[in-house]
Amino acid sequence: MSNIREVARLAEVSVATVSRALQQPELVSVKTRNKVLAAVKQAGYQPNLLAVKFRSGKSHNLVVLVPTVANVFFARVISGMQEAAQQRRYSLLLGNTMADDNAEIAYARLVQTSQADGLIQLRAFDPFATLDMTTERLPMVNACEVLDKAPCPVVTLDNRAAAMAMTEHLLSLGHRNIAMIKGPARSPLTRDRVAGYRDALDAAGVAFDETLLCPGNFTLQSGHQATAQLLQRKQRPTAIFCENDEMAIGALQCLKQHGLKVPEDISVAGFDDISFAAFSDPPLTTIAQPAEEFGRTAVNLLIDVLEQKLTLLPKVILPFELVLRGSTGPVKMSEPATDTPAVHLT
Amino acid sequence: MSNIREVARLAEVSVATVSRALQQPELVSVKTRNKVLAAVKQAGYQPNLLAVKFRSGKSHNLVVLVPTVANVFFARVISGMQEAAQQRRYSLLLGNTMADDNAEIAYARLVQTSQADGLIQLRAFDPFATLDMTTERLPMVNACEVLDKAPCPVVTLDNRAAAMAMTEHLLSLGHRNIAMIKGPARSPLTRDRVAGYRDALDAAGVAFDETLLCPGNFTLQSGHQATAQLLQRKQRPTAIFCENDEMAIGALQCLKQHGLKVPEDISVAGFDDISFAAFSDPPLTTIAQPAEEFGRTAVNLLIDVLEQKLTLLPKVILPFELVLRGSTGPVKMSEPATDTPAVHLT
DNA sequence: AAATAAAATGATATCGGTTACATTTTAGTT
DNA sequence: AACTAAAATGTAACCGATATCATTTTATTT
Repeated sequence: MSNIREVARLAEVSVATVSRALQQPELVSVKTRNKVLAAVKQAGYQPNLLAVKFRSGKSHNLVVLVPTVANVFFARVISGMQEAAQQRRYSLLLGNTMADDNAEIAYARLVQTSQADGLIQLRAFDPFATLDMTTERLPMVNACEVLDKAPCPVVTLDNRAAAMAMTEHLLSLGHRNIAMIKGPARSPLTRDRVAGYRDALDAAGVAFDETLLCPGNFTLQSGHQATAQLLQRKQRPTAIFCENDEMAIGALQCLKQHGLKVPEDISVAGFDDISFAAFSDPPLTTIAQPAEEFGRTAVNLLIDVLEQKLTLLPKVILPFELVLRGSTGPVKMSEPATDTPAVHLT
Repeated sequence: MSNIREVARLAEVSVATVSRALQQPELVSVKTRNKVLAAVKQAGYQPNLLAVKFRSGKSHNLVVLVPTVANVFFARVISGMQEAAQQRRYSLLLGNTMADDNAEIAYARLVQTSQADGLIQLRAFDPFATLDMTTERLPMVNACEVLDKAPCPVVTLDNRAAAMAMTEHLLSLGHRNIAMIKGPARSPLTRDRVAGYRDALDAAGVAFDETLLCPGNFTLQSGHQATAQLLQRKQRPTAIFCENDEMAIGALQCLKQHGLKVPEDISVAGFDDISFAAFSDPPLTTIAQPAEEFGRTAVNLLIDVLEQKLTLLPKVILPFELVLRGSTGPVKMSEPATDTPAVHLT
């Protein structure tokens, strides 16, 4: 590959002039500039940006830690990141970490070693916290699932309010026996959504029943499995609120296999509004999150930090939307029959 | 950030010794090595890998051009790439190109400018072809949808045979009126799968009907739309073979909305075997592709090329598998009734 | 103890750009 | 024509590591 010296030789000027002709053309006479451009063309010269980055100390790369790229919601987030990064001329280094702390720490080292300028974390874990830092904190933005006391800008959604809104919706349909298929127990996301669920129950004067909370891991399979468990209860719930759409779709299948009709026999709600949610049978009632916007905002915030356009620590809260589709409906009047005398219904 | 000179100063040795103590410890005396390691620790030294990369001329980055990261199949491919790249200590630079030639060419420049060592292309387009190359070809691997005459290693699947296998399956169930929802017309993938479909029809002596081919774009929506069109035909098909699972799931929804039962009234088949395929209603008969393996293989091939472990141009063909689920079934005997006299059925 | 080989360490060029500073050329003024 | 300011260009240091080659130190042999 030809370098700047080669071009300088061809154009019969100094390397500094070549550099200037390309970077600040106004500093170079038209005649020289043309000579240089001709030489660039002749040599097929492409500046070695690795050298530029090294010299400038800026890699113009951002590391993104994604728990699972194969998750549809995160795929949308990444899509938004891509868009914003490209616009601002940064590249994304993708880290598929399977939510493994050590894998994330390994990726965080890319920032420490100047291979990336900053990091976007989509999980409530601070990979820099454990790196023995003699210097100040490295640039980071935390999005989607955020740390309670994040030492960095944050992009999130009011998960508690969203879960409350969904639960209120189910309550308004007459449901009183509402199960929830959660995510991993330690996750703040799970905690907040359970809290919102509880808020709604409390406000409606419905007793909270811990045993209605079923653990899942955000996959179709886990939604199916958890639902199967719920159906073994002597009094089965009249509605299942899943913490994401994948689990809700898993739940739908399980219910179908048990011969239950949704929403006639049981209502199902999801969270995220992935594309498949509108195409399930029945289409899924869910909470829509602006996934791409999460990505765009996170990238823009991080670059703002890097370019010093930001001093304080912003906390961006994106809006959610309750999307009503066919998977939720009024509770069946005969429902409590299993363990309630029919006389109550009169 | 502290650098190697700082460490050398602290350890009271030369920078060369520091470098050696870290890279080839066996060349340095134990005493000196310990002094250096202590200094490294004291200074919180992390080698600037941007400098290392610059010096070595190798970025250890790979560009991946993905038509749509939000596509479930590609998400799995990326997942596999990640895994392989991490193992071999490379990073992935992700380019979400929306199948736009110019966007891909822009990303290809990352390789030209030494920011990445090679490129993986998941589409039948050669972004290097248009770059005026004075030098030899830049390292590239083409996977999933491949160029007919790819000037590089290739990872693919026998799409023609796979489509033929699925069509044969449908034929064996008695279907003679089989529609196909295709991908974009220009794609070799589409061409090969249509060819395989036709192979099977020909072998069975069933006439090929061009009007049964319906264009789609691999999204849920397009599957839905195309199906709606097919249902307007005076003689509606008894089976629909979709070129990917998303479109098949879109088709399922459309059929449901029209009050048609799958597979009793009409059979539906997909391609890819994404996770949702097993959870649709009914579960989707499809062609399983080893998506993660595509990613892993592509990355390993590219790195082999980069590390000169490869001279010839390999063409890896991964296996597919026909996965039979509930969305395909025998053709209804009364089906041809719409435009065939009942007398034929006796 | 001297000679020699082997091991350890140091000085420095190098990668390919950018940029501060020095120098030369051109344009403008009297 | 002489002088000055401005514009254009050149020289060389620099970014942080690696690696070659030279030099010094240590170990081994006689």
